[in-house]
Amino acid sequence: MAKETDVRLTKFELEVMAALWELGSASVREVQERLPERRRPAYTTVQTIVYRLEEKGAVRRVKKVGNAHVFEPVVTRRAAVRRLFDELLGFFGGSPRTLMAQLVEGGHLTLEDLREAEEVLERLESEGTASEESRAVGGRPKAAGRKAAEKGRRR
Amino acid sequence: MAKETDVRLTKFELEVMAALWELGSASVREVQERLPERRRPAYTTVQTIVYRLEEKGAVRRVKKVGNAHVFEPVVTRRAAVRRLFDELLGFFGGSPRTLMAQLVEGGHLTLEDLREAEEVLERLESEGTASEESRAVGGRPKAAGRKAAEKGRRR
DNA sequence: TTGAATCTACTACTTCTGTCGTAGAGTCGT
DNA sequence: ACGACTCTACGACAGAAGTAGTAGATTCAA
Repeated sequence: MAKETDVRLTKFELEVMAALWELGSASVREVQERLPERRRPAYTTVQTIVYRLEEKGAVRRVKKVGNAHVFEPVVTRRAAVRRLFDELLGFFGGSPRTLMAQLVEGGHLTLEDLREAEEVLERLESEGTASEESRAVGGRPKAAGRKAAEKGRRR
Repeated sequence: MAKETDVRLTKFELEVMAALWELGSASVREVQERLPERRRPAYTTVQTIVYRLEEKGAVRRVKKVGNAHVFEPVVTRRAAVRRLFDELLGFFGGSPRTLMAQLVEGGHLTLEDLREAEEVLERLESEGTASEESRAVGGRPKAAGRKAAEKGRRR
């Protein structure tokens, strides 16, 4: 069975997922209402996206409230970010450094951002914090092992 | 006129751009040959993408060699990264930190990556290098508007 | 000069995405 | 029990993206 991390999300799907991540679980309507009212699609549009996400295995129905289904994310936010990041990395010879350099030079990151990230990292390494994501995404033990992981997998 | 950074590139278009960025300028065939042979599209497929990129203003024809057009990127790699990154950021309340934290926890970044990024940043800040990526690509020494950037140190 | 090789310029799908409408089932207050 | 609502389940469709074939123009080596 396909790993959840293989799921490819489009921009809009990501937005819907973002709503789900924030809410934990929600009905179609709740998701719709959490979308920026600026460009808020029709109820059925959101519904369609949620359905498609379900087909992709990114979300699943957990229960029913009234006559409405309640969905919850299967793919974690972190897994999604990882994927996006890996794709981004693809354009930089797979080197996080090159990318980081670009980000830094582009003024996206401040020294403080980096320092904070470092702290997180150190905390993680020393505590060996068990990622709460493991259950949802087939737990990868630890950081370290960063290898290409290039698989055919066409959509 | 639309800024180059407004151009939205798809995954494949980005791959083609990547080839262009590496090569500086190239013909359709050269681009095609630079693509990973695993999944290398037909010549005309690449051609189509290049044409579309031209329409989007991401590349332009610079000359002809033989009977082939030679294209060069108009949108810089950095501008493209910035755009992608900004979009990524969109799902994290616009906070680079949250994203960084996710990346770090996801095992994408090592302490060394961060340290290196920090160095780059420090070097930038001390030198006051306002590396504006405006100069797209061309050979023309277009009068650089060198407005001393006051980046960094938000907060 | 000529034929092979290579390009360009179009054209033509097929999928994927974003968007939404409608019919009918389910729910709830009164 | 009934009407007003709310959802679901489908279906549809336009536009973007991905992929590639073809006809005719160019170029080049012999």
